Amino acid sequence: MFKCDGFRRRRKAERPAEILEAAFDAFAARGYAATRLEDVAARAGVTKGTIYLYFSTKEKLFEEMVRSHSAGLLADADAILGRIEGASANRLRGFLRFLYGRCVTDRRGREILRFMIADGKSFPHLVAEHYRDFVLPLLGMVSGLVDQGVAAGEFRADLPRETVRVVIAPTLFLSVIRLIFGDAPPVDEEAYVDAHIELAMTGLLAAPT
Amino acid sequence: MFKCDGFRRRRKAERPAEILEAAFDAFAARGYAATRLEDVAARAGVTKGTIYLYFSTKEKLFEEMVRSHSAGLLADADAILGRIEGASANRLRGFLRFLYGRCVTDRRGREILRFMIADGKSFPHLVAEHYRDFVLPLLGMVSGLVDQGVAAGEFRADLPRETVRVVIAPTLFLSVIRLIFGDAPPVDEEAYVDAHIELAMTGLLAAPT
Amino acid sequence: MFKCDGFRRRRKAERPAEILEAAFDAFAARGYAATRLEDVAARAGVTKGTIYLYFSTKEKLFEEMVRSHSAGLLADADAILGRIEGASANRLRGFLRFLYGRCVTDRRGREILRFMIADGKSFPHLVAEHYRDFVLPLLGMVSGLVDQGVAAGEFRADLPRETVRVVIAPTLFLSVIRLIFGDAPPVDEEAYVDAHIELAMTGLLAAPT
Amino acid sequence: MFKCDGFRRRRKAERPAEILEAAFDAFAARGYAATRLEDVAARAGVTKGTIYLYFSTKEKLFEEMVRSHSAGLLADADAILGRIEGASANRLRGFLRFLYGRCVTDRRGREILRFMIADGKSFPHLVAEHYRDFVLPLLGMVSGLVDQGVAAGEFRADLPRETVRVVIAPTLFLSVIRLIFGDAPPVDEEAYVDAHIELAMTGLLAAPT
DNA sequence: GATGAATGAGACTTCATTCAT
DNA sequence: TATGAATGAAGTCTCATTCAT
Repeated sequence: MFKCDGFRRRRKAERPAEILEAAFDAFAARGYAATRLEDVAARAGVTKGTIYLYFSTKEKLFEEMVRSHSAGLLADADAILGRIEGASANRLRGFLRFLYGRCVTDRRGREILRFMIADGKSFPHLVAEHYRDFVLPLLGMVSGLVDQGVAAGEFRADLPRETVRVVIAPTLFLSVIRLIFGDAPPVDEEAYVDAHIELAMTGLLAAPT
Repeated sequence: MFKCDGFRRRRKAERPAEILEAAFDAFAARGYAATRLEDVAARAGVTKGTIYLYFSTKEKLFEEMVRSHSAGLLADADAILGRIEGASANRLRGFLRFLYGRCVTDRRGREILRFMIADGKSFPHLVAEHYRDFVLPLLGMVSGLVDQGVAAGEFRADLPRETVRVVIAPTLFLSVIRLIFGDAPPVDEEAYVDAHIELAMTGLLAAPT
Repeated sequence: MFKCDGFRRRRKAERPAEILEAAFDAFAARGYAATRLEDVAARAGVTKGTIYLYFSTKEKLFEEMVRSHSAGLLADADAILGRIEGASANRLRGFLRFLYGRCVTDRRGREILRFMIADGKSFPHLVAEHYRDFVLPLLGMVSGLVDQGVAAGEFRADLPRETVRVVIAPTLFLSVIRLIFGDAPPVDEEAYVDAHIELAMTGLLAAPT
Repeated sequence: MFKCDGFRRRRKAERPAEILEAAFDAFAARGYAATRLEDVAARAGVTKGTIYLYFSTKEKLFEEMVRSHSAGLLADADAILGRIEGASANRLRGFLRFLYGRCVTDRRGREILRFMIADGKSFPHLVAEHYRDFVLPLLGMVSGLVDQGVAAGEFRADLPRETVRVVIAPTLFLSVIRLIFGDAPPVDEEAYVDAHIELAMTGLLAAPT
């Protein structure tokens, strides 16, 4: 009920973040419409009223939550890209594995995808944002990698348009599988990732002459 | 308001189907939780009470709707499989195109996927059913095609496990894209399908020796 | 579905009575407000619509039912009165036992009492009727018996006013007990009836001088 | 609409009691099934939603209401018993008058009886509770009084079993009369009570030798 | 006469939002 | 800042009543 001052001050500053975290869990668990603000409040350890001190409506809370959790998704992709060295094939391999970690294994990435699919129609602005700030840049990076490989003669020169999307598509498949089946998916994930990378590479690489 | 002769009899027999159809549209549009039975009723051209003559609860209506719309999904896959002739590569190509038509272009297939992702947690039984009755059989068909190709020496013999899932993954990607972006997806779908099939084939085919 | 003509004709004539009987059971089981016309219909072996052929509303059905079931209650009381012979004390004894049979043991009498208590406020006319057609005549009969006994010197001459009501009160007590506890009441009914008659007689009889 | 200082605090503490009071009035007026929560809310001066802050369902509200109103019924019976002095006959007289006040004149006692009769079937647990916590103890008290009188030689030694129930039965009769006919019962209540006590005493007392 | 599909008002219940403290 | 009591609109579900067949 009453807490020492330092603690309290610290809490105050972190409240919004705590609420957003709780909102993520709550909305991920039941979906936007079925989630009660009271659920969020309980998870955050506050009361309903407190949420309204920081977020004007349930919609805004949801939007802010999605934004805050999307924010980091792309953060270190660039860094990773810089760190992975070697031939294009190798860099692409590394980047795909990074994607699996980011968007599949990491719950955050997955659930954001669920929000887009489940509630995107009610939040078109959010979808547009997500596409602009996350999907497009990501596609750009992979495109860069592939183009580089093509330029270097590593990859086939006659790759059809949209190949890039096809290359990353299997990562999304695994995300969806996890979204649907939870943490016990009916897929051998390691074997799947290996198969994906193997197949993609075989498909991309220029035939050894 | 005014009913002509025979109208009533026809209606009685077709009501459930009409309601299920309306339910599909309504639930697809707003998700399970956000859809009001009144929406469904209005779309079906009946009143709320009428729905309860055929479905005992909103949950049951949803379940029946998903079932009735899943039902046909697999029906002609088998037929198609029998109709496509030629080499394994060709048969697989044909089957993948069939999948695109069935699960991506056709709204039914897509929206079922949305229900699984958005509301599967609330209907675990439905998810299990869908996996058993739709996903597994489908995977089996593709597996058969691939195995046949391998046996015939058309496809590489050293294909990693889970390759089959990787091969069909891109179809699901396009489904998801449509689910999120509607009927104006930021993807050139024809090019995408071509790229997918091209890439998959290159990856699968045994290197010409 | 289709019945031989004679049967059908017979049924038609008896329908209203059958429905009233079903209504009695249904209303007695759950009370007026909680009983659905569908319950009544099911018990009567007809459909809801049929009820409306004979009774214009649920209220009217209830009223008719109460009336029809009250009707017989008093019928043979007079006859009984005429049949019981002997001294006034003996006649009163006999009449009280008759009352126990009529209003307590017989489900009809009991449930009518329940309707009066539970739903009388919604059917004041019914209450008035019941009082006029059943309670008052009954009280009159008992009064007659007691007066006769007093006149004959059998009963005390200084009986207070309202003694008659006190004398029959214990029969109603047993009715209520049955209404509340069903057919396994926490009372030894035979002993109770004996005690009642014994006590009443002791209280009424003139002290032997 | 506008709230003065401290108003709120007081309200919070008293709300449940206020609601229970309103519920008593509402349920007594129309019966459990026919009473709308809105009626209760209006009587309590709150809105429907507020009721659910304190009671999870209509059923629970009803049960709590019956319990809270049964609670006091037995409280001072014991005290009364201690206070009344004199011979057993006198003590019994006093106790019967107390019963009339408590269970007949006092609306609380009466309406609880109505709930038992009208809705007991839907709340069997409540009936059992009421019997255990109210009826049995009360019977015990009267039994004690009578036994005492017998032991003292005041009352007849050969009283039949169940006499006790017969002795208090007429109080219940008056309760029922009031339940059915409201506050203008077709009985001269004072005369009735006198007649009851007179008759009971005459029946119980040992013949003066 | 009998049916039962259909209606629609109204019940219970939930929950986003407000606001006095 | 934080609370949580209170609101009231809205949702699911029920059921008396109607009416075409």
